[in-house]
Amino acid sequence: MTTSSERAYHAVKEAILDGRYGGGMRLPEDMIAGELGFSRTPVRDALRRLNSEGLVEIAPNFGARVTQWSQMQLEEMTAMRIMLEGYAAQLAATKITPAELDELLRHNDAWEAAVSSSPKPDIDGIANSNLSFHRTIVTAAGNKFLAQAIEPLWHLPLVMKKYAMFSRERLELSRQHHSEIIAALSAGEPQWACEVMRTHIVAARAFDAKLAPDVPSDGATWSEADAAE
Amino acid sequence: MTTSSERAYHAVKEAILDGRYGGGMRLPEDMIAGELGFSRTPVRDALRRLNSEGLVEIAPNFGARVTQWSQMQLEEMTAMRIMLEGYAAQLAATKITPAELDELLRHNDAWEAAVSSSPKPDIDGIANSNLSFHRTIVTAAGNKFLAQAIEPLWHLPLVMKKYAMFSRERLELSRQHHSEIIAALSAGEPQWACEVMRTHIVAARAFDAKLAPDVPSDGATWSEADAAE
DNA sequence: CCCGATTATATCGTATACAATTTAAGCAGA
DNA sequence: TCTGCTTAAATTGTATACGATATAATCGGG
Repeated sequence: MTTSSERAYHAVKEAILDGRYGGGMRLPEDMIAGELGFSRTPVRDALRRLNSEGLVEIAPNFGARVTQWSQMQLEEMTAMRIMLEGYAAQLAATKITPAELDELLRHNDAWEAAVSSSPKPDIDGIANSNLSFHRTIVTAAGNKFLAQAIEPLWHLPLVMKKYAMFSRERLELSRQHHSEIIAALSAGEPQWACEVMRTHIVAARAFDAKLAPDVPSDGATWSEADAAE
Repeated sequence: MTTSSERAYHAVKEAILDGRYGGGMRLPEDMIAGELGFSRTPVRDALRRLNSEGLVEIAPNFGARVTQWSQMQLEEMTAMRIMLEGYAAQLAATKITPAELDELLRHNDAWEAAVSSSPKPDIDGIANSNLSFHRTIVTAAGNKFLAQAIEPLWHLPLVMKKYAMFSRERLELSRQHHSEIIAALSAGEPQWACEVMRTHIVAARAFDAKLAPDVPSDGATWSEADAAE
């Protein structure tokens, strides 16, 4: 049996990623505990864990809020992903195992299935299989600290996925990138893998930049968040 | 007044960094609570926070242990530092403020003072001013996520400082690197700053590799840790 | 003498109660 | 009406108690 702390952690995390707990929203321990049927203790654990991952911010004697990122911070996160995932692909190219390559192909198949899901693309499916794809590569890179540094940066795309507009061109481009990444890794070419991965993320940024509408441009202050409640 | 959780966190962290709590040592909540005069609750908070920073590892229903890194992981950490701090220096070159440059000079002065402390170099002083030096640069880079990714990687040199042999050549080389880093940042030259910083860390690794003696080469398992108690 | 089952111990996981703190509201005075 | 102080509410911080779990020790059977 999994502990209550663990379940509380996943429940709150999912709620944030789903957007049910929106950016800036206060998360009183009592309230969460009531919703989940736990006491405050495991909820406390969960919130502090989420805090260390950056999903919530905690002020002493005040409590937790869902983190709200400014446009500038979104760009900082993307810059980090470019560097870190590029490096991960580079390492993975010489280290990836056949089993991991298989896994990569499976995630890619799932991704394509979600893309061509009818009548409309399956957004959740796309986001999840895409995350698994990237995570497999980072795992294959075999650097624990690299993985720990990247993981929190993936929260962003998940939080944003509901806003994401997946145009036909964008999906087609991603498809090509995924194929090329697999090719580079299969060929054991570090530099190729690195550059394709960087291209992949940079291109996604370009699409997001074009469509990003009402993300708070900078002054995402606490008081603004209050007003939204 | 700071909270008990906060104080417990700092107390345990300091004990680990000082080596009083050695790698692999178990840290029962009761014991720490007793030593510090708190109850288990704030100690729990502290241990989980340290866990998220990687300084301790927690197994469910078993408790916390001081993390013990294998030789391979030490190399992984250094590889990460090279990439991240190089990038930080690159960013800082175009963003650093005069105030931050002043701060950098002060830390460098403190470092030189610690080096030429008589009769012997002040190891703690060297480690601390060196850390401040690096941290100032990362702060100047102005990327919050970059800072969060690097911070845990600095635990390693602090834990290891007691083993470090600071030869005359090594200190002299570090001195030159620090000066050149400051010069590159002052000149606003991103690429220069990046490369010197990378050189600085790579060179340190070379010295460590030469002298690293009895670090557990790989299989730093829990059972081995037990045997050492 | 060795091995498996059982008990014992240590430690954590969770709930609850109360103290401390912050935030918000209400109220008196200018 | 506005400002400043006092009071009230909400929320967290901490201690403690008890139940759950894993590890270690013990004991009986082979």
